[in-house]
Amino acid sequence: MILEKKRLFDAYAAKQGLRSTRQRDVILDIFLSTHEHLSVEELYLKVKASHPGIGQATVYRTLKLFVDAGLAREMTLPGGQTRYEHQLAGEHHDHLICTRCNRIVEFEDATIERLQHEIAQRHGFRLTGHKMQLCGICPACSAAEIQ
Amino acid sequence: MILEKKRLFDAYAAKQGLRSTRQRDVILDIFLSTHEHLSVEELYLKVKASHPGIGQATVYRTLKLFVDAGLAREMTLPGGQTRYEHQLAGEHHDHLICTRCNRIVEFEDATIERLQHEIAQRHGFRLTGHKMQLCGICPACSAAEIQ
DNA sequence: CAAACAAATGAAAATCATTTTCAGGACCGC
DNA sequence: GCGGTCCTGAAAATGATTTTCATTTGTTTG
Ligand SMILES: [Zn+2]
Ligand SMILES: [Zn+2]
Ligand SMILES: [Zn+2]
Ligand SMILES: [Zn+2]
Repeated sequence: MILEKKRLFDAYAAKQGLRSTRQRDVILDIFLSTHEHLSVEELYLKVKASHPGIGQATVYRTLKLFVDAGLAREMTLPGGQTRYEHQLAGEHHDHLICTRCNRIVEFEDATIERLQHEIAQRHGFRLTGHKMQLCGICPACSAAEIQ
Repeated sequence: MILEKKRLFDAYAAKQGLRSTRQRDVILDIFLSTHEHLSVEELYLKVKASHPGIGQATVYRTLKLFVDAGLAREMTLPGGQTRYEHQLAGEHHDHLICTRCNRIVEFEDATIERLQHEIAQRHGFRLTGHKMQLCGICPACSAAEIQ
């Protein structure tokens, strides 16, 4: 899984004629070691902890490479926050987001995906992607509310 | 329709103890006279054209009031652009967006809406809203592509 | 292995959308 | 009309991201 993504990035780098650098290796390793939906700042802090020399511009630049390489996905939360998560070709999920505590839960629904394609088709659109975020209050926050 | 929204804003203003100002009247009139999904900048330019004195901070502040009053809805396009559109309680639609020419087409799908609620329920979330944007290439752009 | 060139990096500056600040102006109840 | 607020516009501040540019680092070549 992790190896697969490293290979994916190597393949992309080769195809694009990118150089192999210590910084990209480090950022990729740390990104792949996480399991969350990370903000650039969060990833930058993790990187800086073990490699203080790496600047945040490099983290920004490198995350965009990961997206282009197909191993990461960029998502914009309600409120405008940008976050990055792992992604593999063929895999797909959408998000339930708690507007109180910002917890993110992933889900998949084949029926919705199919309906989305039908809608696009009905309007003559060739669908290339979609964003779906369900916003609400998570069980924990609901419970805390009642006390 | 337009009157209804004006009344909605008046009611909201009364409830919140907001004052009635020339600027808010102007911005509301111009906002209601449009039928697009407007950026703040676009609305500001329209406003400035007939009322050069009105500043953009006021446009920003006033659009947020419209959202709170329930007559406008804020949407974030892929790429991070924020836009505002008309909204009435009970009405709801989602968007098909052409990633080539930025055309926006609205649609409604009751089945998807129902499934979204079921998904939320299954995860214990109390759903308060959602964003769904289908991204693709519109018929016009597809046609232009082939030539 | 070195030289040579280009790409990548880090720090700082620039950008861009949005928010805040604040001094003056405009509502509204009296 | 008066006075206390709320509202406004201009400008400054903010925050996230991008760009710039001098320097460092890969890579290729001889
Ligand atoms: Zn929560
Ligand atoms: Zn996810
Ligand atoms: Zn198009
Ligand atoms: Zn719309």
